[in-house]
Amino acid sequence: MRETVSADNRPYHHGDLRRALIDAARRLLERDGPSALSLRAVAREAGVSPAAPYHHFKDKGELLDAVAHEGWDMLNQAMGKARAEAKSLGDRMVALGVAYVCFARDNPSLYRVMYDGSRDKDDLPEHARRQDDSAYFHVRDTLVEAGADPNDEISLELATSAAWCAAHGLAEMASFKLFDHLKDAVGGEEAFFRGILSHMRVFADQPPK
Amino acid sequence: MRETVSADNRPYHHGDLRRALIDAARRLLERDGPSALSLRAVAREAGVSPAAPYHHFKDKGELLDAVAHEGWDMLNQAMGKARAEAKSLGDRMVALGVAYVCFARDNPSLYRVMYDGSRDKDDLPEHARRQDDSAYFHVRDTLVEAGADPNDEISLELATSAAWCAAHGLAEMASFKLFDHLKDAVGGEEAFFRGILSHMRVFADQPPK
DNA sequence: AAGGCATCTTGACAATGCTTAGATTTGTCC
DNA sequence: GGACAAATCTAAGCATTGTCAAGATGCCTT
Repeated sequence: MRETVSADNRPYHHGDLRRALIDAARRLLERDGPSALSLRAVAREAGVSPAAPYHHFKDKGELLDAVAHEGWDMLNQAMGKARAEAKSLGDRMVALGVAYVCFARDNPSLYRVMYDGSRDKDDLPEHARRQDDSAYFHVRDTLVEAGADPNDEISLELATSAAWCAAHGLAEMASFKLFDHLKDAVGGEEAFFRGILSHMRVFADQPPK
Repeated sequence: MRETVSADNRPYHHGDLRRALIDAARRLLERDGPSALSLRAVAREAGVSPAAPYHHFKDKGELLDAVAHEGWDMLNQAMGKARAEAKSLGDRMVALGVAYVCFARDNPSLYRVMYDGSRDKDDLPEHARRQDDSAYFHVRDTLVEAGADPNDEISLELATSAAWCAAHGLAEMASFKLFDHLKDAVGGEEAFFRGILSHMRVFADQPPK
């Protein structure tokens, strides 16, 4: 019978094991953290044999890449939302930075997988910076809106990169206890994020240069 | 016979296996990267049985901690040197930042171990921020030298933390190919580091606020 | 000299990533 | 409609890993 699923051409045995494996991996990630994420555990969680994933992913790294891919999509979306909802034009950059750091705080395991250095990635994934609605371009375009010269490509990329570095650094540091008393002193975690980011010229109201 | 450290066979017990294991680990790290650093490989490199390390370290994590400890010492030292050798007082903060990023660039595997999140570390290690000659205090004291109010503890810690976040973020990003053309455009890698750091108010000539 | 103790080895266990061979289902072509 | 090829899954196995329990080995103190 060529019953199958309407538009999808993927429902052979299991239905859609590839999808199920990614979901299982993300479930395990949230529940037990990155160190507990073994390929066999994912297969177990999805209810298939330990070798089944190899028909959908070349190796464990490719599964992780697929999971990371969805993480980048979520980040792009969160950044787009923050940009759209920012009160004032001058607040947009900070709103983007806070959104970035909050995403990392709310999805710590996923964030780790996205930047996992154990897989050989000599660059950020394409969809983090190429597409028009990518996080990178949200930052870049917002800098232009804030007054940066769109023709000075180098300066613009430098500023965008600086913002990205600052946000990433803060995202990785924010979980350390070292900062707990600072968070309290400035009135909460988000205020702390803003306090740190405000030390970066790119996140100030005035455009760089 | 207490001599017998001759060329071929292993000595009586072993002179200082703990030391030898740390050295072997660092050798493997530099040669094959962090993913190749297994406890058994370290034992093999040191010429002992796979279970020998357990008489000197509780588990693999404790070996890694010892390796990271030496990494932090090296970082502290590099920061101290950069601070001492900085041409002008206004250049000190940037010199510290560049020294930090260069350390990460020159010891990428070691740097990863120092920040490795797989081990349960809810904070930076003590010696990275407590001792008077720690990297953290080098940054803090330099900010005061540059004019920051030493009595406003909160602002001072915020600024120090901001500098640390920025440097760490840049250190982790700098290896991505994404930045290669920027490095070329601004005239080399160190110039790129300075270019990124100059977007952070804490690294500017004037003290924050 | 003798026992005590730290150190190191042997052997083992469970878990992991991955491969090969075989089984089962599905789609396609005549 | 039926045979054949391809896709999907399982079973079994290999090499490697972290860790532990027992036993061997050499050093030190008494």
